[in-house]
Amino acid sequence: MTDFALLISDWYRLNARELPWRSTKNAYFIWLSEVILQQTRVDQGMKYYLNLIENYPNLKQLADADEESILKLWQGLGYYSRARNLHKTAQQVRDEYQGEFPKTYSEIIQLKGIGPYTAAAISSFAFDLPHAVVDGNVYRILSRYYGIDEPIDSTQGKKTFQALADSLIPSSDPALFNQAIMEFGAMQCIPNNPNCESCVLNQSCFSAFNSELIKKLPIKKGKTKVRKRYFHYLHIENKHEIALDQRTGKDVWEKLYEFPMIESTDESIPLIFADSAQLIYQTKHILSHQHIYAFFYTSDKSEIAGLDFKFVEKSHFEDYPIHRLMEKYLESNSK
DNA sequence: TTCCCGGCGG
DNA sequence: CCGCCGGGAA
Repeated sequence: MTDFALLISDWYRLNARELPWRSTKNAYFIWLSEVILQQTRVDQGMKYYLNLIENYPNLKQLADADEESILKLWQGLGYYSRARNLHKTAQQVRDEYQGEFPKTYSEIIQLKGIGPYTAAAISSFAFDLPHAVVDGNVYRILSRYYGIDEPIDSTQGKKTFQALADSLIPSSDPALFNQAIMEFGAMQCIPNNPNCESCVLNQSCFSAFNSELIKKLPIKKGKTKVRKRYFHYLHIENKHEIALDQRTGKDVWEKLYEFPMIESTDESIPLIFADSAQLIYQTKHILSHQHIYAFFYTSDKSEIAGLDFKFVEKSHFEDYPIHRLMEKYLESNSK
């Protein structure tokens, strides 16, 4: 057994909360609790669990219930497909497994509403099978303890963490290890500001006391929610001068120079230069976190109400730092 | 008030 | 890879 497994199991023996579904080997109760605890915290799920087992003390009674009655007991918990799948699975176990919860991982994971996490949890907690659970807690602990920087929301990353967890889980009392690692994540190696001083893993943990690292792990690619923005640029120049403006504020291209610009919420030409400007170039400029729809207009006006800019000598234009979007426009314009 | 989080199914 | 949902953090 690894040091990691030893330390975390010892920690669990001393620090485990007493929860009703932890003191049973009844697969029905364990399944019910695990489905409730998907996307749900213990303190929120507890009363639903107690209420459900009181109303449906065994799997057959759940299977025989109306879907609507189950949904009523589920009310307020969210993710109602869990309740509907619960009912379907209860009926399936009643009809195809003679009411006896299946005892192998491969059978369990085929049931509705049961994915890799829940199948591993039931397999180990009810049947002592060595399938490692990998939930948000496990990603967090393993990435920090071993210093793993693979994104947990990629297919490859999920494989890496599952394989690592499966390699760590001991064949003797795998249930204890699974309980321990999740409890440890919930109580000790918490998402923000975990207390490394009081941690039993702090001598061997890759990230211990390194708050910068702890903040970064586990790494997520994230759903790059791209913001759409619409920039309308005015190209104004005379014989010797050209209009420029310096970007300010906490935004892209801070302090770089560009043509005077209006940002709008859509692609229609801003009213204040609609009458005098002529669209000559447009492009979509893609950054990691935003898509900028850029429109370049020419104008012979030397001032526009509401636009702030200065004229610079064309001979010095090259001295001003500009961003890639400006370059793209200038390249297109010189052709 | 908005942002972030999370197992599973489609 | 996104939508399901509600709670808690920011």
